[in-house]
Parts: sequence; C-alpha cells; structure tokens
Amino acid sequence: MSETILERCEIKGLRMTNQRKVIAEIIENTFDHPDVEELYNRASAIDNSISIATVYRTVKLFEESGILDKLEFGDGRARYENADREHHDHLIDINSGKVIEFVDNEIEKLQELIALRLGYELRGHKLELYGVPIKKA
Amino acid sequence: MSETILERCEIKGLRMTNQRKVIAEIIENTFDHPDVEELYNRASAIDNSISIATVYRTVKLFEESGILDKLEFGDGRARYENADREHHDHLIDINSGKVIEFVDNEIEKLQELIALRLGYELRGHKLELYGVPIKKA
DNA sequence: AAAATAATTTAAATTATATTTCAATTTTAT
DNA sequence: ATAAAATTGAAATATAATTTAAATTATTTT
Repeated sequence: MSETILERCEIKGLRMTNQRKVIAEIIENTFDHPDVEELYNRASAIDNSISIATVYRTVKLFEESGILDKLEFGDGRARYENADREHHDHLIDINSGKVIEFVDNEIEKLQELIALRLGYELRGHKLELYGVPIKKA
Repeated sequence: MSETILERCEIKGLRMTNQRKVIAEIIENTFDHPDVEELYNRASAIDNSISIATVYRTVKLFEESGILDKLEFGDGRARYENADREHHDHLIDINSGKVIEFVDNEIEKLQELIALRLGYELRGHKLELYGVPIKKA
C-alpha cells in the first residue's frame, strides 16, 4: 500500500502519458468519490487540453487494471476511488449525499461465511448503507 | 404481506390501466430479476400493443410507490423485483450470472448498529456478494 | 348516459452516460 | 532518426432512460 498510483501503473506496464498522470494525481490526492464529469473538471484545471473521452477511457483502463474501484450509488453516474486503500464500505447520507467510509471486520467475516454456506467462494462484495443523520436532542 | 401487487396499487390509489395490470401480474409471478427489456418482452407476449416507454414509466411509478425494488448489479441495466417480500440480499455468481437470494439476520442487525455508531438512522441498504461456485472434490 | 375533465398511452424525439471511430499526435522500439 | 504501435481529441455512435405531444382511455360532473 505504499506505491503511488503512477508507480502501480508503471508496475503494470501501462504507458503513462501526461493525461493519465494528471488523472492519476487527482485520484491520488482526493478522498471523495468523483464521477467522470468531476474528474474532467479537475483535470481540465491542470491541463485544459484533456478531453472527456480520455477521462472515460482512463478510468476504464485503470479500473480494469485494478488501479481504481468503480462505485455506483444508484444515481446513474459511476464514481471512482483509489483501489489501493484499506478495504471499506460506504454509508450514504440520503439527505445531503455525503459519503462516509467505514470498515467492520465482523461484517466482512460474515459475508465470507454466508457465501461459503451457499457454496460460493467470495470474490467481492458491495455494501452500501443509506441513512439519515440522527438528530441530537 | 398477503395482498397482490394489484391490490397494493389500488390501496395506494394508483390508476390501474390494462398495461399496468399486465406488468403487475408479470412481477407478481416471477422469481427472477428482469430488466426493463425483459419485462417488455414478457408484457408484449400478453399484450402486444404495450410500449417500452410504458414499461419504463410503470416500473418507475411502482418503484416510487414502494411496490417494486430496483436492483443494480453493475451491468448498467436496472432490474426489478416485487418489494413485498421478506427482505433479502443477493449473491451473484460471477461465472454464470445466476442470482441467489439470502437473508442473514446477524448481518442485518450489524448494519443497523454500524449506522448508529456513525450517527445515522439506517433507511436502507444494498448488499451484494459476488462469488464463484466452490468445486466439489 | 353524455359531456367535460384528467390521466395515461404510443411513437418518436430527446437526454444523459458511456463508448467508439478516425485522423492526428505522441510514445516506444528499431 | 525512422518506423511501428499506442494514445489522443473531436465528433459520431451506442445504450438506457425520460419526455413531448397527439391520441386514447378512464374518471368525474352534469
């Protein structure tokens, strides 16, 4: 977990063009979950010649290479985050859209177990909690 | 949990046209997770004048009325199932695409708890397990 | 029951997200 | 430095979903 995205791309033998470096940098240094449009905006601010087609192509390439994780929170747009982080799930505030990350080892273990009981080896999962903030009295 | 979809629609005051009845029937009597295209095919077999726009409109209406649940398994198409069933989650066989339903009360309780710990009241969740069948020796 | 009003439908047009084509450019290999 | 291969930008295309508008169907009023 210590390499940068750029380094991991190079390890995988991906040709690192300027455009890809810009996108890699942005994802490296963000802790939110930008969609392609947002990545394009942020990338354009750094290199305004970059096209949105390249952003789409790059996130797809990075996802297929295991560099990025694709998230879908049900609003029709895909979001991306650095795949090289401690695994976590997401809680989405349905009022504000805010996304909170969490990990729960118990739930992780349970998922493995459930899959096993059903005769499957767990290869991945998707857990999203949707909630509203509890009002303090 | 004993009413039909049609009855629940009527309770909610939805105007039940022929088209909507056909779609309601189909979902009532299916235990898979059809997408709109598939619903349209099945509906067309019953009433070939039904249009795909109506299928889209109807699943949206039904979803907003809590009659249907919308599922997204990451292939870009939304799938639907009768919302009036014992709650369950899904395990997707990544080889065959087969979908297995399961319930685990422990995991349900844990999710509530996690949300609470983060200061949220849980309003919904999405849990999908992705796995491959374990080969028997 | 007929007329008036309101909601729904079909088919086509439109929108939104994502992918692909192709000529031009950039990168890598020779 | 040149040739070969991959990537890019811009525009075209694909795909899922939504919307428009005229026509139809259902509901309400008289």
